[in-house]
Amino acid sequence: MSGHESAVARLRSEGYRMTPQRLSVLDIVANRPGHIGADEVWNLAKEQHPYVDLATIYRTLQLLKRLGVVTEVVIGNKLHFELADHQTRHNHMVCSECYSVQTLSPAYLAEFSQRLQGEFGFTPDLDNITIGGVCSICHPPG
Amino acid sequence: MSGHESAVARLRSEGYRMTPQRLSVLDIVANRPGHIGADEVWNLAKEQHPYVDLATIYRTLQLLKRLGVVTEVVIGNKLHFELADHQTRHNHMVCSECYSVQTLSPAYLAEFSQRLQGEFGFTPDLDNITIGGVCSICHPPG
DNA sequence: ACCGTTGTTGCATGGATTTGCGATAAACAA
DNA sequence: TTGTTTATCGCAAATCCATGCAACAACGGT
Repeated sequence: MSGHESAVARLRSEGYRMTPQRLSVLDIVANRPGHIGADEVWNLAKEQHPYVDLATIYRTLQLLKRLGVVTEVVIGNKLHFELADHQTRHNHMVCSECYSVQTLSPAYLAEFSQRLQGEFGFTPDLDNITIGGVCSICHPPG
Repeated sequence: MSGHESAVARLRSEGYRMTPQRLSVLDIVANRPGHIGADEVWNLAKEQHPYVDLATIYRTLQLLKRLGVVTEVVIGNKLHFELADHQTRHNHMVCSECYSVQTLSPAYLAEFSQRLQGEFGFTPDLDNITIGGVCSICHPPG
């Protein structure tokens, strides 16, 4: 339904097996506009596979993250995930006081990333960087 | 002994109480060159205060982090801490494969930070940003 | 359609960190 | 010093996420 067919092919081509549990997680994340917590993925997944275990959800999300299919957003002490759409790539700025989330064009990090790559040979995992801080409402200037 | 006297004054002036447990944590982090894990802080703290609880260690470290006295480094799935010395400020690049840690001058993030501040009013918590990625050894070019 | 290989799952458990709560002890005034 | 206030602590329980293992099932070959 929602553009994750390529992700399925991706899994298969890398030697991973396509299980109903994985398909379900993929569907759920793909159909959710914005990010979603692991527990919420679990609740939705149980509607179709009542026996599915939370550990499977976590393992699947980590797998999809490693493959670049989903990206991770750190909100407070919880992890959220969203489909990695190369058309609408973005980073997240999370306020540590009100936990509001703003999105950010990856262009802001491009130069920084290239310098780390060029000067240190370090390849930052840009897609999964969450920038913590304080938003303008919680910490107004002056 | 090691320059954390100002931190003690800092706590007092903000209305926090100075307890032996907090002093101990402060001493331990201040005397450790480089970062140290919460569990290791606990083990060392127990030598002087056998009844100190791990929860107190965590609460103290989070408090010191909020006050800017220590900075946090995310290594794998564990948190490490180190004294925030304004003379030797630095960020950390952590390899997600071998967990090696490289330090980075905050100058690399300065321009980025200023843009977020200026364009979004978002004040990133630069001191506590850990940059995840893959180091040059684990992921050589070519 | 069946079989065998081996990646995956569910379950149970463990690790790291946080939180609620009653008891304790810093801080400060008298 | 003593008393009062209330931040902090120790303890226990909870939360979030990761992992070991035996049973299971996806997939390619027959």
